[in-house]
Amino acid sequence: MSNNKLPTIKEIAKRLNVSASTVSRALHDHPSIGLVTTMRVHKVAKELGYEANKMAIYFKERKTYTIGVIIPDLSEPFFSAALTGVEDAAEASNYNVIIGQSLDNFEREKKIVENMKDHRVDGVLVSLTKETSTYEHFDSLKKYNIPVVFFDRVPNRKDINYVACNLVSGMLQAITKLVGIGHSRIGLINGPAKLAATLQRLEIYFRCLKENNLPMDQDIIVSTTLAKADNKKAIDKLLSLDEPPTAVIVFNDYVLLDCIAAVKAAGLVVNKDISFISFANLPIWEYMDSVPLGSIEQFANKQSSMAAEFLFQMINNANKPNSPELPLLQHIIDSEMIDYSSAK
Amino acid sequence: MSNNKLPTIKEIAKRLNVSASTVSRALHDHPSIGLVTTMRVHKVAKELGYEANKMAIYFKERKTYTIGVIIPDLSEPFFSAALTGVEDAAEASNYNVIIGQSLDNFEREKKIVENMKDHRVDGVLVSLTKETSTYEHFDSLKKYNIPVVFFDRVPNRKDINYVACNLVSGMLQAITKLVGIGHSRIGLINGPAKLAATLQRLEIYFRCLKENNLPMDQDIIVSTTLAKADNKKAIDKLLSLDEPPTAVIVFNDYVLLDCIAAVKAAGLVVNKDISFISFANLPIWEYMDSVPLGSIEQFANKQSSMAAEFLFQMINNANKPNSPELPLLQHIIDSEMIDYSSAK
DNA sequence: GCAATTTACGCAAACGGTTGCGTAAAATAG
DNA sequence: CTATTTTACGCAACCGTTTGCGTAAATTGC
Repeated sequence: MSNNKLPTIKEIAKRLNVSASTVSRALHDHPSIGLVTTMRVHKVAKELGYEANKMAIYFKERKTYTIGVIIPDLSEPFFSAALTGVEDAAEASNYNVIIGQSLDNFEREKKIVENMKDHRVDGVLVSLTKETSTYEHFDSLKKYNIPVVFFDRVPNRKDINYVACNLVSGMLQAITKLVGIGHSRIGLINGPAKLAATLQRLEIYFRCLKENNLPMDQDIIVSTTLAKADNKKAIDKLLSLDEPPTAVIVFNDYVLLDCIAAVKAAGLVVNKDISFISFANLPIWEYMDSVPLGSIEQFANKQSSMAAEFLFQMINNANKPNSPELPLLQHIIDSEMIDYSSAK
Repeated sequence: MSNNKLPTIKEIAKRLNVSASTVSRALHDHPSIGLVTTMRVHKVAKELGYEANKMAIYFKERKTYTIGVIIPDLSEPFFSAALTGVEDAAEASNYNVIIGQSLDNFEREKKIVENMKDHRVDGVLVSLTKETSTYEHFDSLKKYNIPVVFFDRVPNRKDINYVACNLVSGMLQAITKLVGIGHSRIGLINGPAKLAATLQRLEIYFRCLKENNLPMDQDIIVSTTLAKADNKKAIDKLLSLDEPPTAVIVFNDYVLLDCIAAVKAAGLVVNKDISFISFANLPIWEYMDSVPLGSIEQFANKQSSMAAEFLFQMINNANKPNSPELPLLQHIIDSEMIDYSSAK
């Protein structure tokens, strides 16, 4: 049980009949302490197995050497990759990482922020809930001098720090590739209207079509709630058109998986009768026999580790008394289409 | 930047010309403080936006309301599911979770334990590194009264708390199923010899063959280093036998993915020319066109949340002065074969 | 009207360490 | 040998909150 108290500085002080401050200084080899005393302190410290209680030090420093990460869902490969990125960066800077899963629930997000504030984390990294549209809960962290950096799912505001991913570059690669191999009728299976990602994909889709001088046709734009049955309905609707698209941009890889199943069920062949481009680049395609021509990678790990690095800069900066304020971090990483066409 | 200090109890005390202790008690509505004073304290507290500094309280309580989770690799769905289980349990108990990825590196594991000790977590959950065979780094946590519960990858020792998974039940279901549909020549693609999981699978394999009165044949037992090329070699070796197995137990789903690719490359058809049973039950099979007959689920989430629940019990128990010691938790969950044969 | 009790609060220690400042003793200078 | 500096250490405050104990004032009892 070793329920006996851990050795403290005071304990050492008592044994040597010196003051706690002397022990503290001796342990740090402070020059103002005599050599003999210093050595005796070290000796006793070793005998007792003394180790400084970091919590006491952190408390006095008003630091915790811990950052919080708020993400929607760990079971999404995207976010677990992001968390790994954070953890790597944190380990390099000797920081700890505490996690909170918002599960795409705004109230949970608020609660997690509250909790992280209570624990006085030194900083917070956030990828927002799909529901989040107000940001007071993050603003309130300013009061505690807790810096916040967002990544991937970021607020639509100018006064914040963030790293996000630009989908245009990947989509442009995708459409250019499709056009290059002869596609001119390119459909879109989009997500539910309430998601920001849905609007975003629609805009980019239009933009990329225009850049390639392709006509727009509302008939080949459908949407899904992301539910399995709905995904199937969406692709089936496209397939049943008089003039179906020969290629389809799909909201994400999960939706695409259902689409591929439906295509097969309809007796068609992926990449022959119809081709796909998707978003997310889940680490599954290399094992599948039916794959999209490409999936658009958004670099979770890169985004989150950049965000983390900057967060550490902010934290360190805040510790130095007269350092100038850091400029806002507003970085956008280019997405990239990962080509699976050769693996067809 | 609101660099002004946060309001403290002392601040309130000063404004009201009372002592800090009075403020503290008033805030807790302690009966020994007069009604007027209590109300005035509350009023000023509200005006100042006072919130107790939990870190100070935690420090005094010698608690952090934080537990540590040490797992090999977050990018493995198994472990991210496990972490989710922990986080859910922790949230319910109002605990925080700090993570550490050992990356299957023993030295990192030691460092993480050290770090968690420094941060005085209230408890630790561990799934061991593949390399870990000594446990002093965990024993050392006893000195700090930090309880440890292992899950899934647990030490081979009697004096520890753990939740693990029994592979026998799943394997038995698997072999029984195979035999039931007419297989009698069932091979094994095992992992590298140095892994405990490898020996374990071999034993279970023998045991289940015996229970089904099947002969053992060394020729249909091969192994892989888990590298992609090696996985292919392993299955190719089995396929090239004069009398290849009609079904194969595969080390895990990752290996199986490569095997399936190799089978296809050889012009054979999964579940016709050869059938598979695998371990892990990755959430991928429902989207694949070639699937194993079943994959053995080890319930990461269930294991980890049970371990977490018990850890919280230990923590709470330690807080109560004269409560009897908790008996060791040594729980084994039955694995289950998840049947994909209907989805063939 | 005086003793006993109750009310309402303050003091100080505690958690475990750090640090500015003060000072006695020792060393050096002249 | 005295004046000055240096050496080596202790005191006490501090971080923010809690809590056991002590006590003056107010209330009650008789």
